Amino acid sequence: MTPDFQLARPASEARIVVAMSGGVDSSVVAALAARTGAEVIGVTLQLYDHGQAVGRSKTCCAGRDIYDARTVAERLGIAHYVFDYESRFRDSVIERFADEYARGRTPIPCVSCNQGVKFTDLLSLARDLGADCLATGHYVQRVEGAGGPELHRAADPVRDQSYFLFATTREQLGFLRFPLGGLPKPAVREIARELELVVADKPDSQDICFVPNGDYASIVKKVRPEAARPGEIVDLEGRVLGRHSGLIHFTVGQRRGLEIGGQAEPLYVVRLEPEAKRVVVGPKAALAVGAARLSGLNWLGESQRDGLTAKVRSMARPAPVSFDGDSLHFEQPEYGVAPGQAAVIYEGSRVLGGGWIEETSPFRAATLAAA
RNA sequence: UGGGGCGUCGCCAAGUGGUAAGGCACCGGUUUUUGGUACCGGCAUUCGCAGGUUCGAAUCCUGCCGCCCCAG
Repeated sequence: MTPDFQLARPASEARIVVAMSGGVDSSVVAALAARTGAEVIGVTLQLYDHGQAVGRSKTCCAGRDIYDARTVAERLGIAHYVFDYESRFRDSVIERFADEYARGRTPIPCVSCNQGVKFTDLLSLARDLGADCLATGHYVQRVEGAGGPELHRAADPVRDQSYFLFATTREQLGFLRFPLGGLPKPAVREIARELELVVADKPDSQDICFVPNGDYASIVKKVRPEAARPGEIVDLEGRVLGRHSGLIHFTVGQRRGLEIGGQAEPLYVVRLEPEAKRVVVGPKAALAVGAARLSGLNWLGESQRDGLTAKVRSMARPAPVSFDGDSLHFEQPEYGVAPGQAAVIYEGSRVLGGGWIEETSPFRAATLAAA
C-alpha cells in the first residue's frame, strides 16, 4: 500500500523532504515517499549528542541514529543531509524544559520540539529546498476537509501521537504530510523488512530523547540548579510529613518517591510550590480535577461547545469535556493534571486545538460552579 | 525502681498455644516519543533480649532492657 502524499502536482515533478530520525517510522516514510516517484530528500537533524558523554559518539545514541538514517537513505537511493541544530534545540527545548521544572511545572519537551525545531525551523528549511511538502513519521492523519486540511488521530489509537502535535498551526499543517497515520505499527515494520532496511527491528524510541538514562533530573539540575534545592513535604493542612531533595523529582499526580510510609492510603503530589520549595501531598481524592485553565491556545478547527473530548496526556482515551473559551471542564474527574502539560481538544477523531494547562480546580467545585 | 501500659518488616498494624494478615514505603517488571498514573511481582524461618513450661509459643511463666502514662 502506498499512502497518498496529497501532492498538488504530479509526483514526477514533486520534491518531498522527509524528516529522518534514524528510526523505523521515518525510514519507512522515506521509502514510501521514494515509491511515489517524486524526488526525495532525507534530512536528519543533529539535536544533541550524549554520545560524547558516554565517549562513543559515532556508534551510539544520536551518532547511531544519524548513521542509520544515512544508511537507509543510501539503500533507498535518495539524497540525505544532516544539519546541526544543537544550539537551537538547546535553547528552544532543553532550556525551556529546565525552566518549567524550576517554576514547579511539568514540561512536555516533545511538543516544544515539534512546534519549534521541527515544524518551524526544519519546515522552513524544507521550503528553502523547494519542497512541495515535509513528511514525518508521526502517527497522525492529515485529512483534506471542506475548510482545508484537518488533523486527525492515527487510525491505530494505541499509536496515536496527535497529543504532541496540538500546537501545529494551520499554515504548518498545509505543508506537512503524515503517511503513517493510517497504518498499524506492525505494517510499518513489515514494510521495513520487505525493503530490508537496517532499522526494521530497531526498538521504538521512548522517554525523553535528550535524556540518556531516564535521569532527566540531572539535566535540569545542570541548567537550573535552584530546582534541585531540598524542601518540605506537607499535607493539605500544612503539616510537615517529610523532606524532599528538589522539586525536579516531582510532578502533580506522582505517587512514588515521596518515601512517606505509615499511611492508610497512598499519598500523591497535589501541587508544587516553587517559592516555598514545598511539595504538597494528599490522598487520591484530592487529585480529582474538574477544570483546567488553558493558555497558548491553538485552534486547527472551530472551538465549539458540544461533543468535545480532551486528552490531558498522550496515552489516554479522550474524556468528555466542555470548553468555555478559557477553561476546560471535565464531565468526570481527571487525575494527575499538571500545570505545564498540554490539554488537547478533539471532536471525534479530529484535533480541534489545545493549550497549555496553567492551573486546575477540584472536581466538586467545578460541578457546583456549573450548577 | 510506687502503680499501670507497651515493645511484631523502614512506618502503621492483625495475630492470646498450632507453626507470622493487611496497608503505607521501598525494590523489580509490564505499559508508554513527556512527567505521571495503573497493573503484575518481590519484600520478617521471625515477633526487644535471655531463660523456662509445652509435642508445639509472637501468643503462658521468670528475669533483664527500652519506651509511655499516672502518682510521689
